[in-house]
Amino acid sequence: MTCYIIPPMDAPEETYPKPIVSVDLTIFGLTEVGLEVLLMQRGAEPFANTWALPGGFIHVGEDSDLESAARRVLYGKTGVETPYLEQLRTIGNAARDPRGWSLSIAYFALISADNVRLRQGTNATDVAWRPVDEAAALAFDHMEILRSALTRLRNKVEYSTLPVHLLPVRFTLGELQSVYERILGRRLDKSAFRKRIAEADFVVPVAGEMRRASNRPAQIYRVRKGHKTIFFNRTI
Amino acid sequence: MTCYIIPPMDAPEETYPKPIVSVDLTIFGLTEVGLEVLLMQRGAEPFANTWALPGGFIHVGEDSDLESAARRVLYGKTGVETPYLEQLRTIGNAARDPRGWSLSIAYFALISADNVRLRQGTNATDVAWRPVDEAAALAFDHMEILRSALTRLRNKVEYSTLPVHLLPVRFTLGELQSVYERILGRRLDKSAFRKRIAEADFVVPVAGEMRRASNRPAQIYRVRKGHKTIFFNRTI
DNA sequence: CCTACTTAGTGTGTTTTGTCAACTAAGTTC
DNA sequence: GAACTTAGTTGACAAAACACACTAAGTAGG
Repeated sequence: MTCYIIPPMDAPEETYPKPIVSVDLTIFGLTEVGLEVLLMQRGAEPFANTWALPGGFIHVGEDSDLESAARRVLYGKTGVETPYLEQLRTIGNAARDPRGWSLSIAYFALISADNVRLRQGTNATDVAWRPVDEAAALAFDHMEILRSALTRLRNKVEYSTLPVHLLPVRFTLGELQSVYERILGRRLDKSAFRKRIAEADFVVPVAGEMRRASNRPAQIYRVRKGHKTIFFNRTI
Repeated sequence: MTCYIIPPMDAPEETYPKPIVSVDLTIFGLTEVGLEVLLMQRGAEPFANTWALPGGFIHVGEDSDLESAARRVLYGKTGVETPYLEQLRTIGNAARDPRGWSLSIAYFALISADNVRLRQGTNATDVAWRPVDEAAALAFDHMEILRSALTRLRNKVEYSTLPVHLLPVRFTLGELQSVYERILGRRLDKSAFRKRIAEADFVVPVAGEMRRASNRPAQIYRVRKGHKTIFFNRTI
């Protein structure tokens, strides 16, 4: 067991113990059901057997920075490599963890759900997708974090190209519009939608590739290389 | 000196030392010079005598949560009570502090500069306003934090009522427009500006009170009670 | 007291943008 | 080959943004 001593510095500061620090992730995916979040059943106290957001401690000496700690937690516990990861907020207070003053740096991730193979090579007791609106009674203050993440996601979806990260690498404009509609919970005008997407100029048609169904085939698109999330100046 | 032992939990997790955790503030104010940021000269190593953002450690057992730690740092080091405080981002890596793996939760604050009395009852070596564009060579990675704060501020100013927090409680619409213009660095159309402000409906005229000068007097306004920052759906 | 000047505050015509719905296109199914 | 479905485009009308000019109400200076 490690005994860690805070180095002396400003006279009165060195006498305070350090808070517990963890990194927690809200991982969103879009399945047939709709928008879902990846949850884990905790194996240890506190909150043993309760569902929680995937999370872990920082490995001082191994993790070079916060984001790589988040990526390690994500990969180590779910086998998922995430194409989109963004810092959400940091929550810290004396009450959120029965073990004492605790700090959680919350991240939110978007993944293409069909890249995920749950319960393969993970050390989690149980890992599962849950519809965002059905998650309840999570460990710690993870419900509050989840609500923050949902708010942030819905806000950004209104104004940005963020939702492409929920799709596979190849998709049609109809599928892209459907992603926006399912997250926002309302229908969008096809003509206006396509105008916005064209102006943002972040997707390119894949020459010759079409999605075939029992109707007119649709052009397949992919995200332009080096794409950074673009923000519209109007709602989508 | 305190020796703090991490409580046992998940088997492999307990062996890692905790990172250093601090709270740092970027405090903006608007003076005759323009947009300025409050800096302190550090009294102790590392980076003794170097200018830095005001900051400090969390007082586990005294601070109830992160935001109150931020308010304590702000008040204790500058004597300023801030009307607007917002969490910016959390930076953590092995290189930013020579003492080891360190974490900084950065906040950004807006204050009405005329409420500030610098160097009165503070324990800081030196405290001063510095123009945001002239700050350079700050301690740690505080320049990066300052740049993040500036980006966030300018983005929000484009789309929100945030700048009122930089003004005294009573102000004219001309003064409010001037705040927007000075932060954004461009002129705004008076007619369009007033339409946006009127639609947002967050300021109310103070009956009978006018700002007198060598021209037509201007109506004085104040912020509507209980105002939360309003976001426009177009640029200001 | 009259004119010039300055900033407050409003109005207006043009241009741009959003909205809605219809239309053509190109496949499948029966 | 007719009916159906979704893809993709077009255009008319309404609404909002923009630029700029106008009126209002004070002070300053002769």
